[in-house]
Amino acid sequence: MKKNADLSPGSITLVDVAKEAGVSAITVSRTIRSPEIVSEASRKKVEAAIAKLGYAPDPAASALASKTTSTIGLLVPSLTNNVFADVVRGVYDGIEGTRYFVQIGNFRYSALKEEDLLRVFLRQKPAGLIVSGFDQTAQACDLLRTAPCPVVQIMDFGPEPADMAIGFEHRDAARAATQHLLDSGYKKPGFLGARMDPRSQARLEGFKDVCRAAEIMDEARIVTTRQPSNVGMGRQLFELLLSRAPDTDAVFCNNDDLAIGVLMEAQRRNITVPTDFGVCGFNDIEIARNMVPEMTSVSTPRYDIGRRAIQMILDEIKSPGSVEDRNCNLGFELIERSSTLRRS
Amino acid sequence: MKKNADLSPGSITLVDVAKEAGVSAITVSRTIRSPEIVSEASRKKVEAAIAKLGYAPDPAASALASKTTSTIGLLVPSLTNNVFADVVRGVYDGIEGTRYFVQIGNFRYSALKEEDLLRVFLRQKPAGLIVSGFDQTAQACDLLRTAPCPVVQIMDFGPEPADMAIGFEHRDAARAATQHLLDSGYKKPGFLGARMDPRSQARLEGFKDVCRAAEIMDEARIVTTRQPSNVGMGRQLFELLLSRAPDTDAVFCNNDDLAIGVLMEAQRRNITVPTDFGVCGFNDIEIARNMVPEMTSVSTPRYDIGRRAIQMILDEIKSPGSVEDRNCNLGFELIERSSTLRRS
DNA sequence: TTGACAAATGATAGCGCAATCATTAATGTG
DNA sequence: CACATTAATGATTGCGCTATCATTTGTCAA
Repeated sequence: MKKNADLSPGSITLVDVAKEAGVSAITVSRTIRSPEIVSEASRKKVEAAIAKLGYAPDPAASALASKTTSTIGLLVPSLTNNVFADVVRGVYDGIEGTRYFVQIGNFRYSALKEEDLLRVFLRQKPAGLIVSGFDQTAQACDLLRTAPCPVVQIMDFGPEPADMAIGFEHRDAARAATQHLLDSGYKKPGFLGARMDPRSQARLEGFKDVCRAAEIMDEARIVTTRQPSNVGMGRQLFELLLSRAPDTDAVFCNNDDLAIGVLMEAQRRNITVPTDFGVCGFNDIEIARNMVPEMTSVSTPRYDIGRRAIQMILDEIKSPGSVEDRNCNLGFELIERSSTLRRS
Repeated sequence: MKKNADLSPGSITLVDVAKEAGVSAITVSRTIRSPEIVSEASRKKVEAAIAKLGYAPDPAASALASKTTSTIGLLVPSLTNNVFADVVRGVYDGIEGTRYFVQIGNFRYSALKEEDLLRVFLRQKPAGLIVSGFDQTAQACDLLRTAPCPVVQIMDFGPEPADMAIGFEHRDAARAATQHLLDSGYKKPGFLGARMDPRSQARLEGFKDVCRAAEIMDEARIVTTRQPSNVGMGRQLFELLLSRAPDTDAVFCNNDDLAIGVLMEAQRRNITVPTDFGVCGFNDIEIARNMVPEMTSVSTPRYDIGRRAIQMILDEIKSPGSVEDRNCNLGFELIERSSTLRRS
């Protein structure tokens, strides 16, 4: 059973500090928010009083009076996903040492839920907002466009961000990966995809682009599911691919989880990678480069996206309109490793 | 550049709704917070007015007036870690559909940072608090004990929670895993550990317990690091173990990341698992059961811990003192798979 | 019908802070 | 030295909501 802690430190207010320091309440408020406009003498007195009383401002009162909070909202489609875990890490590293907080909303790949969450977040008067991609509902787009705070759309790259955006071209990345399979001597590449959110769809299109250009496009080699991505799913999809198109000689996976599954299933079936079969993943998660054989993958700037998204918001809060590059393409990098090294 | 959205939906207040509905402001407030004490007629009128105006309460004003928020704080030592990702997922599933939010604080395995974050969270007047383990600083412990909201300590199991706790016995779990290695016919088991937070330490103790009892305790077979855990680190630690104690014939890893690294490095060195060498992981993450060979691991109730921690808090908010089992041991399960199947 | 009681509703005040405008002190200029 | 200008500080008010207490209305037994 809990005790009631009515005498907790929260009961000290600005006025108490002001009395202790012998100044007015508003001077205390200013000392905290913008010390540079308070005289050295007042500031010292106030700081001493704050330290002595252990004062800490009440964020609710501050929010009510100023119509803004220190919360930065972050809307992600998944928390399980390794990809968004890295973004989240970048975001948290980015706000480290600032007076801001991150509040994460998980919309589970549902645009409707995203719209709901957006409303919930907006009524909290956030200092900034980070959302995933460009595929919001029309209403959600309006909300983003008219939001009274900086907004960053992350992970994707499109023509017209609501406010700011940072990400990379998924379709291009998939093209590079697929082209690499062909360049490595594989003739009949397949595609495995799970979840198939808009960014996954873009990757599939990139794969198709290259296959069509090389005139080797075959729908039977494309195996996708709307279910979540994981290693077990990679094994299943690979089995399905082999049963549908047994002569497939390589595969580009929507992400590394699936690719690891393929690697494992190949090992179980004594299919030799890369000699008999090439495997390319996507995202280049840590485990991929420590597989045996080491896995070829497309390295994506997930951490940087999170980190820089926060920086854009902080800059924009400091002086609105100051961010120059409001639609930022961070690119990707194809990391060639042994799992596609047929020509060695 | 952003437009100023001064006419955003946020500008509608309780008073506006009250006028529209022809009742007083406080009746509107009650209709939202506890509809059961408002007459059917009033409620209908108010609900209609809310719908018509698109009203949404201002959480800051509510927090200021009521001295409590709808925020539940969650303090975790890491966001990268698979383990806490599952906890977070459970927590988010647990608050789904309630009026509460989760705010995550990442204290990066630093007890001091945890204490800071605790203070920051407490001044927001959270509705509840979830913290990791029992290893807070003395001051942080006091804060938890006197917090004016339900508190749950998760992931560990100890004698005296500050308020409530849910977790499992790490030392017992490590004992079970180590005993399993011996029972499987391995004679010289080693231990690999990364990060070595308090719960990792407890697991090491469990390992030592069993080795001492079997009179095979050898410090040379214990290889640990304070660096973060990942697959690459598993490979490195395994190399170190083999160079220090080449006759080691099995290993219990602090967690699955390391164990996967061992599996990979063993494959590279043509060490056959499980015949030549046994590998047991910890946590039983999804990828572990899809490795080749499938990995023996200790399944831990991470998702359930998160989910039930939230439930405990919600129950406790509803009626303080109502939660019966305030110190809950969810146990663990040793999942025996091929990676330790020497005696087949 | 009357009084007693519960259910429903309202009036008032205040939560702790920051925006606004007013005031005072400090500094510079001719 | 008078005056203008800037820097520093303060008094007042209100943000939107809920707690508290007071009041009204409805219900029932005597």
